[in-house]
Amino acid sequence: MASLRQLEYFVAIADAGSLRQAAQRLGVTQPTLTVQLRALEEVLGVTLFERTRSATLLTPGGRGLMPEARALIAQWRNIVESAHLISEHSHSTYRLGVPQTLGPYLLPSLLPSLHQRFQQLRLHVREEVPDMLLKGLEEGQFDLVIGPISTVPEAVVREPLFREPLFLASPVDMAVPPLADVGEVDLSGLEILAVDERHTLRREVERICEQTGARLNNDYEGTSLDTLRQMVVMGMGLAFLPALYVRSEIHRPEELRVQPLRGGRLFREHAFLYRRHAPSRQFYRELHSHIRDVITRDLSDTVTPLR
Amino acid sequence: MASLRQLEYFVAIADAGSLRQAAQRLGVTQPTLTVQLRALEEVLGVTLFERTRSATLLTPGGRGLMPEARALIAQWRNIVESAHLISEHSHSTYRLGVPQTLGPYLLPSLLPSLHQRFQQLRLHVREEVPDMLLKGLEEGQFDLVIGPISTVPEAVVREPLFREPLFLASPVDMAVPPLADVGEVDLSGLEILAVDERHTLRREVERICEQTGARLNNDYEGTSLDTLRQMVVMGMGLAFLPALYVRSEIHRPEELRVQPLRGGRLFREHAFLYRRHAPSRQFYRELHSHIRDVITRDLSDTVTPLR
DNA sequence: TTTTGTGATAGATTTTTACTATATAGTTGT
DNA sequence: ACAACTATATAGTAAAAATCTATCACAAAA
Repeated sequence: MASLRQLEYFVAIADAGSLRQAAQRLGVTQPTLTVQLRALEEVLGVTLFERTRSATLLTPGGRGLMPEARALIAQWRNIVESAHLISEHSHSTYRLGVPQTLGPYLLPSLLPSLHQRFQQLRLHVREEVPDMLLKGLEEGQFDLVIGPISTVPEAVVREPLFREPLFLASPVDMAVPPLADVGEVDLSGLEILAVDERHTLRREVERICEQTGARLNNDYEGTSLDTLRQMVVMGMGLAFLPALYVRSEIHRPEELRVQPLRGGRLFREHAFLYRRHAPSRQFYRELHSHIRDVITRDLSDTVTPLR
Repeated sequence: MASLRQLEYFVAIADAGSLRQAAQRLGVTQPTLTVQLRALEEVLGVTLFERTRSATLLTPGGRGLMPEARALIAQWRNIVESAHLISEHSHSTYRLGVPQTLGPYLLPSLLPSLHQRFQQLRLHVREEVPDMLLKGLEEGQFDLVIGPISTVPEAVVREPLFREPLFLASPVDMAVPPLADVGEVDLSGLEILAVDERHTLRREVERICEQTGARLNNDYEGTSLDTLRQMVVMGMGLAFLPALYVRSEIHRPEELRVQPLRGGRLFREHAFLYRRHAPSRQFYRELHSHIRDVITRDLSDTVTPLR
């Protein structure tokens, strides 16, 4: 095996045209070059220079390898350089995991501002169900997770982000009691649609159904809030939809009535997660702080920032 | 400065997902990897892995550098591989110097056969005046020289190649005595054209002129045998043209009369030159031997092979 | 709780790299 | 022709780097 240094010696000798001069430029002694050059020739199986007393000439073989040696050194310099850029933590690509019921409605509000603040930051967003989010974070498939995850193991840091209200969605042509001002609500006998049980949202809705006497419908096994909305529009039942979804342009008010429901615990809480010992944890804190600021600034009409 | 080995450790650890496993695959011990990895991280200024007790995960920064590290190692392997190809001397590019009065007429007969014999050999041909050929060879601008060079310093090997007759060229409409069978020829009063004095050919012609009483014309200062031929056709004088030129398709018999001249020393001798201590000298000998064979086989109707 | 598997650390050892001093051989200048 | 100069090569020593052995500390799994 040879070293990068030997390759640097190689090109330096070729450039200088003599071992002595090359040694001087490199700040080493000439015997060093004699020995290291021979070692490199040994590894390559090629005599790189023709040593005459008056000059040191590249052999045809050495001439052929020269450009490749230069390229390798250039590539190495390149690596060091990009490493130094990357050492500024905001200059890397982070893998962010979010649930399907949050990502499409939160991230469009978040990413532009993040990009503004951290120009060189790139987020690789992947959607996943909450359980998998936490597992993926622990196992290293994700660097960061934003989602409705309430308890985490010791090795994971959970920073509260915001509380997102849930709204009761009903068809516009269906008579539903105005619920806004009611403390404890009676929804008994009503059919409720929800996403499948891998989602935290499902569990929240289950709890609400128990409290209010509503009946949870099992006809839909899916993940898409959008599909859920369309099922409501078609009169297949009611649904609880998270505030950021409702706020998003996907929601069409003329098709759907959406009502707040102040009684009970009608919300879900999202947190910002990362591994406690991640080398970038300092940057993650910075990131979290910035995300919280953005949410406070841009979304506090819809959600409640937490800390 | 870091080493290629450290980069190999880097990718091995990433592939294995743990220092221990990587160490096993690499045939070293785990502390070696701990130490070398830290050294690399030091140089790069980037923490490459997040060391948990259960796994060793790439950090976002490490992930970013990974492809470049792989590329560098691949490039290094590539260099070693091409070096081993090049160690077969016939797989390189050699710089061949020839005089303008020989190259265009000899090489077309030589190169195809050379290419046949040494598929991977590449010759970088440059034309130069004879003095510069020898100087260029000594100084390393050429690896090989073929040309009419008779004496060389100790450091250069001169292998005789062939003797090339010179022919007297005259316009078809000019009355010139038939010279073929004459021993000592009288050309007195005739005007002779030749290439400029940097060429060996010029010196040969000067000698012939003295012997035969011809007058050397100084109107043309150039290098091109073709121009010379056209000047003869236009009746500006006679010229001595080398056999390989005459043989080549450039010559047009209907415009020019060409006569052999057996009397006197009417030829030039070409040799094959290389530096005595060139590392490829063994291959040069092989090359010379092959070239001589080709000349004997294909050109002995025109020139006399020497040895 | 014990066992297993992880990386980190310390110190000894081996290997590699570099240096000093000197040899050897062309080249240059007198 | 010969001395002075300059080039690379070599030998031996010193310094630095890489590796190994042995062990620690810690977390996860049994």
